[in-house]
Amino acid sequence: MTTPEAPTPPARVNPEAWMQAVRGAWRVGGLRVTEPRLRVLQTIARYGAPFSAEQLYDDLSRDGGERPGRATVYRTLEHLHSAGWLARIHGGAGEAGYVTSLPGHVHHLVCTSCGTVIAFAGCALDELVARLAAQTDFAIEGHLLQLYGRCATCRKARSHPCAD
Amino acid sequence: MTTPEAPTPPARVNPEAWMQAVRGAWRVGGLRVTEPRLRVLQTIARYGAPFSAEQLYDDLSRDGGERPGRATVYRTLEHLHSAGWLARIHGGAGEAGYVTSLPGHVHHLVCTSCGTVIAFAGCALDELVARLAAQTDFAIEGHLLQLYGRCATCRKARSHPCAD
DNA sequence: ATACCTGCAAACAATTTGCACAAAC
DNA sequence: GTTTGTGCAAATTGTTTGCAGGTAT
Repeated sequence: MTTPEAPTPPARVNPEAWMQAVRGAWRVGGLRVTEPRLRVLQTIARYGAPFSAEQLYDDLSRDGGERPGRATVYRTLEHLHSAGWLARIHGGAGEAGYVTSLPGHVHHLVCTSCGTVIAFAGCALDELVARLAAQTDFAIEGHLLQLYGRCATCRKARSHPCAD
Repeated sequence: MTTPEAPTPPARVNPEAWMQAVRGAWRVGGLRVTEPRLRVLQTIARYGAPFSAEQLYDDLSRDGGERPGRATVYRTLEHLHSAGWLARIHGGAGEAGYVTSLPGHVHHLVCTSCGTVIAFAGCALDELVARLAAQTDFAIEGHLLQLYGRCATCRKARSHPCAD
């Protein structure tokens, strides 16, 4: 009981599954599944590291075909983020950026070298929260937790990033 | 041993002590203690909640006397932040902002109602880190942890913030 | 005296908005 | 056919930079 089991094992988000899940959520939520939005989704799904809105917009230009306008890109990011399909990473490798995520209480472990992100649940902060609540008389309601380190691949290759 | 003791108890940063400490650090570090910088320091010390660069610049105008230029404000913030005298808060009450802090490994508990910030050490993440390292083969080197909740004052006054 | 610091104003970067037109249900 | 989404371009907002002159040590 000192080491709670994680409900799901730490893992990268599967891009294909993620896209399907988002499309499903859009349908159910009454959001229209349009070409521009799908393009955004597809380009996001290809990232292996945190990305910025700016970068996404630029990359969409390069992916051939018509690229969605800035407004659409920003608005789609907004949807995805507020619904929990994207999480924000602060510090670490991607100094600040979005990563694909799944709705719910999840945290992220980021490789500071290549930007690979592993999602995990089970943050085991209960004792800390209880102690702080007692010491400070706060009613603690939430938290932000992100871990940084170097993934196996990046550690083996002394300094060659493993992401492309 | 299941509940490690915090090296120092959770507490607000004392504005006076903070200002003195920063001045000392500036001296020792060879940074000049100038009027504009002192004004910035003083205005920051008065905040009881996370603040933004923008807000600081505006407030400096109102504090009477000559206010430092934008460049000075931003450059001073940069110094203070990189030396650990300011920490960044993400999410919670101050959607994003700086708070006075002390150099070293510290985390923050933020009141989502009034923005009061409590600093604490002893994040008790060792077990979690060990588990994740084993499961993911990452070498985990650092983390970001911030907690959000409502302070005693804000909880008592159903919805009246306790900060001014 | 001589670094270092400051203010200004312009450059830059990032994000938001209004609105006419187009597409989805 | 109505509602929702899109693209554009301009407006905002936030931050950085170059440089001539000023100031702390």
